[in-house]
Amino acid sequence: MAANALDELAWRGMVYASMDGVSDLLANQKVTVYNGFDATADSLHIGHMVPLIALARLQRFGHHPIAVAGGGTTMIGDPSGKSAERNLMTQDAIEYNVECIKKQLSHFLDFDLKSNPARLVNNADWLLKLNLVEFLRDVGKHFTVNYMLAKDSVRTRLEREEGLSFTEFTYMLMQSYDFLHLYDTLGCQLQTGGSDQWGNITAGAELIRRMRGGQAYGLVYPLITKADGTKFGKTESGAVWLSAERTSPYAFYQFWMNTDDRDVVNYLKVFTFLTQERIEELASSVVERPEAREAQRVLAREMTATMHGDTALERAEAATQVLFGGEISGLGAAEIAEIFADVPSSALPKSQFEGEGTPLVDVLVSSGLSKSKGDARRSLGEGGIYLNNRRAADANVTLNDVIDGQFVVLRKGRKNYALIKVQ
RNA sequence: GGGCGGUUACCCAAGUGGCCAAAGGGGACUGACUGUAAAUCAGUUGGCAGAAGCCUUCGGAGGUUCGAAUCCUUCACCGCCCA
Repeated sequence: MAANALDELAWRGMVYASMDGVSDLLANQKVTVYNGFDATADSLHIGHMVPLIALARLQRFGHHPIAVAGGGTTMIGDPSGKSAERNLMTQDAIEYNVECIKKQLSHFLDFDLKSNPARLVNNADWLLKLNLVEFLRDVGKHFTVNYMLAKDSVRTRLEREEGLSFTEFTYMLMQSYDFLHLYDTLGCQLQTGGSDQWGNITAGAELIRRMRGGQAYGLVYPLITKADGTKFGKTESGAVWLSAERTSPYAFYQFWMNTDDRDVVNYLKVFTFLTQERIEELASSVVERPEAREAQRVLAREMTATMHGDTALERAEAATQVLFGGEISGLGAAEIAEIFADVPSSALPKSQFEGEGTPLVDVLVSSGLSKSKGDARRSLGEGGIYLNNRRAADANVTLNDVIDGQFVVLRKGRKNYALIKVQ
């Protein structure tokens, strides 16, 4: 670990911009620092992990982290980085989301630490009480419209046809007020966020200076980029979530496992707590033995264990072994059920497999792997269909193919699986 | 309100009476190669049957014709120009 927190974040490539004085601040005192998390969904996704892990790093350096759940600001919608007006959410939905997010934060932040425990606050607690006239007089007074219009987040939206609503325009004031409130009540001096938050953060620091004559600071993280130019955190099936209900531990593990060689070292720096020496070791393994995928495996292990625990990690790894070419024949029904838990499944009555059995083509269609019988025949002709992980020809599926009288495992191509439950 | 142009498969886009289940590109899928990578090469990409063949599809509805994505009528939507 580097001598001070900013150096640590810097070598990990996590400092996109910081206000003058942040370095001294973090080096010389234990700072109270906050980062906001919006509450638009009942789970955080991988995109939220950069600020979250950065907050956890700061905690390890003895600083006091605060996670602010945006129960209040989510009702408004941040225009930063958004191309269109956000749908407004009901208060109940947001409250439920805040509850769920709280649990996820605790995987990274230590809320029970004696010296500098993490805290979670909900900005709905103070924002919803605000009185409009007071707010305009006390906070609005300190901002000129000119200043607000000059911010990137506002300007880019103004250049678009749709414009932005007054509600969204005021988002910056709400976030500034959050910072002021935390400065007043918890002595918070530093706010962090993604690089798109720079405008909102500096506005808050400005408000603190004007209203309290105090010094507050901002630090923003870079956007995570991918070497192939696509957006980080998305797969074909959508965003990668932290909750096991939305993204299974196996899928989560696989997401990290599939990291591009060109990105993996960067991710190790940003997302894991591994030491510089260890990361350099892994970096050279990427160069020397890329086929071993050691860096990807370590990354996937670290992330999955932190988020979902050791048991979930073991299961994900066991499933990985089988799902990537492993032999199925030795496995029993219980193991199959567990390994293929994430795989789309469908049920067929046992009678279908008795005697003559059912043509494989029909089973493929009912499993959803093929969209029509013609499609299924085509795939079979291409040699792309595997029955219980062995390349199959067009034939009937009989009881001999049913594992333990319960399951048939179908695969199309390298990794499209379907599980048939025989009942 | 007037004039013109457009609407084709997942997307873009050719096709102006039969040789059209419909060119080409993208995407996607499969195979070979491989490292669960990238690149490359090959194949597939409406349904039923899989030998021939049959059925459904070119914005919707109706019509002309032996025969329509293609011609006519009408409706809907989109774009551009004029009021």
